[in-house]
Amino acid sequence: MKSAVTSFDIAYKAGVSQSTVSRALSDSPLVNQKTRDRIKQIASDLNYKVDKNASNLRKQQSKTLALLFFEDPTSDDSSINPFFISMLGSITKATAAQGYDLLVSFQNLKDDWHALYEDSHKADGLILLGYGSYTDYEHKLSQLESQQTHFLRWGAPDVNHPGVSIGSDNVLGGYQVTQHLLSKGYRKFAVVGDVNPAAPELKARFDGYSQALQEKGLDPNSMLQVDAISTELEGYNATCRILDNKQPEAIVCASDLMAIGAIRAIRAKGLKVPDDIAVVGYDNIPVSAFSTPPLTTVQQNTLLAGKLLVENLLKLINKESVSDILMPPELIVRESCG
Amino acid sequence: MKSAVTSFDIAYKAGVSQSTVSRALSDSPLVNQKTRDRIKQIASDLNYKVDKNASNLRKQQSKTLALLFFEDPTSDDSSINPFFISMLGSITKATAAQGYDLLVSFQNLKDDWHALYEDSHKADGLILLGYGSYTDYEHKLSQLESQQTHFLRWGAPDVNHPGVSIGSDNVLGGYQVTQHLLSKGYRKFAVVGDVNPAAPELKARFDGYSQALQEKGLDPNSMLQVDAISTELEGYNATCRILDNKQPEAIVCASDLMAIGAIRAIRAKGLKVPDDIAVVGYDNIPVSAFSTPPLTTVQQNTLLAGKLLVENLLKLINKESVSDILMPPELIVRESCG
DNA sequence: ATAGAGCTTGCATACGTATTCAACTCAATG
DNA sequence: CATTGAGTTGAATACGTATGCAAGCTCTAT
Repeated sequence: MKSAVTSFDIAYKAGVSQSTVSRALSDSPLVNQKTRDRIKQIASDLNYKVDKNASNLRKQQSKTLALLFFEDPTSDDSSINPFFISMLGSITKATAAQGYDLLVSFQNLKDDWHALYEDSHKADGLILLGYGSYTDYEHKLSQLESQQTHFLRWGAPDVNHPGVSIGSDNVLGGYQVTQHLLSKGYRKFAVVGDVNPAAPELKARFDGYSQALQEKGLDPNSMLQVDAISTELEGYNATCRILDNKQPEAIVCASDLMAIGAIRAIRAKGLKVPDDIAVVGYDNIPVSAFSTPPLTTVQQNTLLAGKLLVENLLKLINKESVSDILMPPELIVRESCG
Repeated sequence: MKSAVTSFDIAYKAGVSQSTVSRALSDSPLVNQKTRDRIKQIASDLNYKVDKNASNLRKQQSKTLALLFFEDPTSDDSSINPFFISMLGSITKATAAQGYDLLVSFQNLKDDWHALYEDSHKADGLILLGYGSYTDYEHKLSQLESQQTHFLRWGAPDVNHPGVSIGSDNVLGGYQVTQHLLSKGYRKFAVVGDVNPAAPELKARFDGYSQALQEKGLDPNSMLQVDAISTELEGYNATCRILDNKQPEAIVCASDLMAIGAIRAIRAKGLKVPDDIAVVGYDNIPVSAFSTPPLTTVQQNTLLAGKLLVENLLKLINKESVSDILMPPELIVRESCG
């Protein structure tokens, strides 16, 4: 049979009580050093592992965090936004570094994911990583809060949403990348990216862009803007529509995926990047360094983000107070804008 | 307090015993339909959720699978192989479809990940998704097996490795893509990809390639071959070395990432794809459709793979017998080879 | 009327651990 | 020699659920 070895078996073999075994294995100073060592040796010999279910039941905690992804409705299984992948990597590692396990789950909004994990004691806390706005599931967030579930969401701080958020300063990022283009002398812009509130990250980047233009005395409204969601295809299509209209000096894309589509569209028109048109992206996804030409973009520090999400969630679990965090992004200059 | 509501509370409120509540909530036909409905209503009103720890402890199972990724030693947090991401997506969904939860963990070989999850009853079974060869951790696989841990590994069937594997037929894939090139009239090839046993997938693709050449009466050994691990950068560097040597008609890359690097290297030399040199990749990662030119490649059906992994692991858990599966890949023809 | 069958419920217990409380040993102190 | 106290250990119990077993009930067939 599987792992039928319990702390009682160890106890029997060591000639002590189960209590002592439990204490010894958790390195309690209550038990004599020699006894402790002996018990540990036996446990190791018998390949004993603490039963997490029993342990968690007794301790009323699970030492597990749950990561809930909310799907972009348009994405299929094989196209997860690289940014989220990167977050997954850093969250996994940060979680492990804290001695916690990570439960990963892709949710769609309809499910009653709220309350699913923590109420059932499978997880001590939740990290919500969503595309777009939390507006659609605001009700469920409220419910989470009223249930006193420990959760943190990735995204921009928003007083209208319940709970604490950690996010990247998309306004600043949009501002930085636009200012970089302005400093290079570009003046006639087009923007690819959704500006409606359902995609607050993209909207924020657009706001930063607008802000940079206005500071320079340019009117953002006189520039072209085409809605697109964050995929290569939409970036391609949106750029085609722009080029059908008129030829800007630079195209500001609200994500790298769109930027890669945009470059392809520009090339399809027989134009060159950056000689004819400059392009910038956002996210610094891995391939952005290897596109032709390599993409100037904005990097969100996912490593830090994952660390902060996990650490602050643990604080929340430990009843410490936590407040919103807005992380500054970093401009990555490559060759796509001259 | 959090979720202090237990089945006893429900029982009290419903005027029945805890046993009846437990049965009612699991829809046991043993309890009267009306009683069942009433209990469910009360449970829902009180926002009751079964305590998984207690339930799992009693049932001696966890309804959870663990997915263990083994890191490519060269990868940092932000560059996880897109193929594995795709697998993660499909495994997550297949797991959820079966009513299981998924524990995800990135492991490095040194840790004693073996036995970690199932022995502690945190998971009912393990899925191992590794880069490269399992040779390095063969000892740990044996240990898993001797502990009667339920596990499945992604990769080619290998009689030397303990346990059951599910994998994609890389030999066939390499054969298919090479034959496609041959049918297009290409004869002078170069290969980018590791052929040593530490990277069995890449080696298998190379074997398929060799096989196709031999059938056509060509000698694979007379062709150029450069070792590289599966990154854009290595693909770039390897291709540069090839081009320094001589100019082949087609470059067969053992992964899309390397192919994208290769295209960039070719372009850097002032040559064109596919006019001067054809390029093929392997994996059909999302950006491969959007490279310039779009990449001819081989697709592994990750959706099916995830489904098979999960379903067969559950079979294993249910003591049904399971045997190795080798899935046929699919050639995706795009423009990178004319 | 009564035995039996079928349906419904409750009692009691086990799952394996962590922890409180009491107890015991032994040396030091008065 | 009695007393204290530190250092160790064990007995007992609780965590919340699921389930074997026994028992109650209702209804039918004899």
